[in-house]
Amino acid sequence: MEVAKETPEQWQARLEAIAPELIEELNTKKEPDKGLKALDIEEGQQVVMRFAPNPNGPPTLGSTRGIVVNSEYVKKYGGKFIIRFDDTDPQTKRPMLEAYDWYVDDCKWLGANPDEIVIASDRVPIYYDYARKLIEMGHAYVCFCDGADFKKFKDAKEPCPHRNASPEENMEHWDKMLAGEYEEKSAVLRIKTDITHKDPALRDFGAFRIVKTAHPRLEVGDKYCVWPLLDFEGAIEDHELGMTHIIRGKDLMDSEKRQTYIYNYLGWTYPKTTHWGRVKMHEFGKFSTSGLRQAIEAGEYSGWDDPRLPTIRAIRRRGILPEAIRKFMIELGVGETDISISMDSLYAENRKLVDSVANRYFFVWDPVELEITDAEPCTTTPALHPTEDRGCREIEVNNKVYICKEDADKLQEGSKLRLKDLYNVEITSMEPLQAKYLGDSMESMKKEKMRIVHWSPMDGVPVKVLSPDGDFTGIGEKQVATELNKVVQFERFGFCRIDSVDEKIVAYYTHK
RNA sequence: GCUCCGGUAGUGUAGUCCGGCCAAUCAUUCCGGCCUUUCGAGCCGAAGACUCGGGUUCGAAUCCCGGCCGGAGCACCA
Repeated sequence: MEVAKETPEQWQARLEAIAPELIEELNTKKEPDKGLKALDIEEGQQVVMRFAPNPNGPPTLGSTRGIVVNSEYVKKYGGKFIIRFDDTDPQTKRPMLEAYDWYVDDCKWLGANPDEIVIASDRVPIYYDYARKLIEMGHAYVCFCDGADFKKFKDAKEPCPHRNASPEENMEHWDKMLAGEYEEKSAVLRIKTDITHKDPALRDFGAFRIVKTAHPRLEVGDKYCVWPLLDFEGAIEDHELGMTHIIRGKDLMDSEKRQTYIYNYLGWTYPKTTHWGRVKMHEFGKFSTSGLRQAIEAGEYSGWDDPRLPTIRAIRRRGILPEAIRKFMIELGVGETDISISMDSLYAENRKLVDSVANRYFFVWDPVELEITDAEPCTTTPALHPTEDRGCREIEVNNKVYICKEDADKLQEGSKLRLKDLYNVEITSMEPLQAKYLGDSMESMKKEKMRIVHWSPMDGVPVKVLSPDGDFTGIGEKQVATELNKVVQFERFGFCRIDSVDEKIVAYYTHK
């Protein structure tokens, strides 16, 4: 009671008297957690985690969160990382055949080598077995209600007329379903939960429906006309595959509650779950897979790796390194807050990695000729990198160079400027653009505060840069051709990945 | 309508479980300065936040209640 009136200092003195061992705890500073939070792991437990996409479109930057975080935990604790294709909808979210390989390939690229690859459409008989079991136990029933009718019952917390059918009747109906005797939408298998549950989302949910469209995978084709829905398929698989932990979007929080009914019926233990919120990228609007496919087919985009798209294929092609994405995603962590992030942060991460390895070159966009009327032919040897000792490139210059139009536009007769790594000039004529040689003294350049511009020799090669903000065409040093598949920096422009080298060089813009 | 999450600087993030080390961490962004023959990097400096209102408490970012805002679920999509 007296304690209340004392100052913290007095408490400390008292504490020292009664419990000196606690003083140390008082004085130790809490260490801020770095990286991913610890997983709730049981003693000696091997973690098994998965990334479970529907391959109905290409993996995107959004997918990388699931890939990186799940695989990172597996790396951290030792265990198994599984990629599972939840491709049980041949119709509405019809899988895209190429995407299966893309996902696996992009996982590997991201350093998330899957220990196991599981395709749900290969395992339908397993789901059927469990469906039977649940029907026998009286936990599932075939419902013939129209969707709207069922909703009415459900909203009223009332069982639909089919809910009380006997297991035997249900089994009969189920067999007919499997035999294809019912039309699409005329019957579904439901799992009984609690029809009076206060949360309408948890009342009797659908587990299987009838789809008479063939599956795009040739191995599967039209083998099945009854397909499981996510809550069922996922529930069974997570158990079958021995999942210990699940991390996924919080939109699937109710899923867990629904699936828990199945787990309880079958006497299983649900994996530990963590959720994250929605992620939006500032730079990218909404891309629907179907919309994108149309736009690509219509030629609006060059393909799934068009630099304007947020697909992993595009990002890779642009020269973003997997380590940058990993760091970025791990830094994000797994909060339940919906977030909206900017590519700038990813670019900053990538820049740190790429800056020291990228060689520097000149690339002049919108080139205009500049003649230096009295220049002697010469050779200049600018360093390939400003700080790393990686040698030089050699450029021969006669009496003409290209400079960017936007630099030329700022000039007028009498302007003095420095051609970077070459020499100083003074403009003598604007049309045609001509200059006279002014020596190569750095001192006078500094004293007169000349602008420094980059340039390109007359024997340069045509370069086209594809960027999210449009294309740039111009001339670059011919040595750029030796950098195929590497990221270079075009000075005063930005980092680019050299994508192809023919008569013309094509580069993908990475970032500033 | 019913139900469930969430809300810390421009953007992310730590801290919230278990109230006092928090006049709140780190990164990025932005703005200055230095350095540099580009840009970036680097170095120095600056700006910038606990959604609001009540309550509990000696003490609240942290616990409780309510409002506001945002997201999600209630699909024969995943």
